[in-house]
Amino acid sequence: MDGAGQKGPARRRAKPDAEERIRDRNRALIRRAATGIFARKGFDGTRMAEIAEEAGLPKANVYYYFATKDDLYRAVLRQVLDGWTDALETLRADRDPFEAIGDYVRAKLDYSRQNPDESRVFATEIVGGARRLPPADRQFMQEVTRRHAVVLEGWMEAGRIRRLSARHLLISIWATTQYYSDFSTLAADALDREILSDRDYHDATETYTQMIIAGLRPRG
Amino acid sequence: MDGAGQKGPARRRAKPDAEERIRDRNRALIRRAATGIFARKGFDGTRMAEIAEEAGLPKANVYYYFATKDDLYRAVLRQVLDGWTDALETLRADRDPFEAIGDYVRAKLDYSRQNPDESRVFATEIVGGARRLPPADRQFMQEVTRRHAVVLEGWMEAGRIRRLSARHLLISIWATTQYYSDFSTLAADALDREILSDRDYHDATETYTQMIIAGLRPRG
DNA sequence: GAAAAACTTGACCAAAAAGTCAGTTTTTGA
DNA sequence: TCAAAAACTGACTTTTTGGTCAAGTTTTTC
Repeated sequence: MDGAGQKGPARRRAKPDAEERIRDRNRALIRRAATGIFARKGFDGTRMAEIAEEAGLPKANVYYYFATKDDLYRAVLRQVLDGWTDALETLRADRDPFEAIGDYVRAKLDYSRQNPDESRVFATEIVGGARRLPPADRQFMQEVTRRHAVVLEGWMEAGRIRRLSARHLLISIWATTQYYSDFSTLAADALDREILSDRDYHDATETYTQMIIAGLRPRG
Repeated sequence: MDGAGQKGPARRRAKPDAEERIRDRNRALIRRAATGIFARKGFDGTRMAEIAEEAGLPKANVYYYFATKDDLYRAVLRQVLDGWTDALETLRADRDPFEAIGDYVRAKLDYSRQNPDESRVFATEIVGGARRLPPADRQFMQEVTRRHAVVLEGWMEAGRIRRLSARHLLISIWATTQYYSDFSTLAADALDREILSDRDYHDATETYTQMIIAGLRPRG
């Protein structure tokens, strides 16, 4: 799922497993280092030399694994999407809507919390107009949205939740859950904290799920 | 409210009005040009030469009005806060909670929509850790939050809206309203649009206010 | 065990971009 | 009308930084 378009210096032959670990290990190492720096400084604010240093490798070695800064950046973005995919399996038509939505909110909040840097790189990219996000990745997200909307609409049809725009509802959920990690500085300020605690995340989940669930009860 | 700490090359004498228009006009011109570019490219991605070109001035002239890129950037950030202040007067204790909250959501959504670039510069700054946002500006936001929280809590005390965390509720409102402008690319994708229309903003407002108002009705 | 592939790295380069400055023109106040 | 203040500007400098390269070392393959 990694370098779909990697032209990289060498094409590795198919090999069962244990081999060719070096490449994967180093690419991951570099990507992790890059994620933190991109998150704080943005694409243009990030220097390849700093990523190299953070990864403990010479800069030229970084270039051996990622042909350009852009390549590396896209690899980071891609990783975010892969991470999100997992967090999305809770919204299933066969579940109780309120339980499913509660779990969904929790899962998204958890994921964002566990991976704040990835989430931020992505956020900055979107705010800036998604100029560097590959079209395929955008389409992937659209597809995911569509699927979720269908599930929500199913519940509405069946009268199990209030009838309103499924897509706007999804947007509100994303917005709120992302906010706590992407804008944690602001959220912390709003809560009069230095930094958000477990407790704050818990309260966020409670407050929001309560509100959304009450707001979605049918017949109002 | 502009250059609180402007050391600028010249200190203008007090003069009733019409005079010294040049300075103000040019500073505003530059700031506007800068806002759009900062919004798309971020602080480090923005070149002073491009701002100058966009403003139709030579680069050296831009430096005549803003000593450094950082200065200019902070002026843009400050402008956002000033803009928000106005949009915040709807949440008043003496109003009907549901009307007031509905108006608040509408006002925020409107403001973000009318000034998407400013909003984005601010968002990127926060996501990156607010490293360049002057402490005074952060405190200003905290103060605003506190005041709003007090109003909401008053309504809860009085049993007029459901009792939950006022601050988390505010965060959810901000998050959702900001999303439509800051992340409009993603929102448009989610709604299967090229670009968000009046109609989409209207639907956003309706969906969200309906949900939040239903969610806040006392006794559930 | 040797050829080939994969990996590593210090030194280098060209372009970009923030910021400077000295000198010119315009505006202002009396 | 004129001197001083403000506004303007072309040309220059300095630093930073993405990216290259050629020469080496290690690992894999047969």
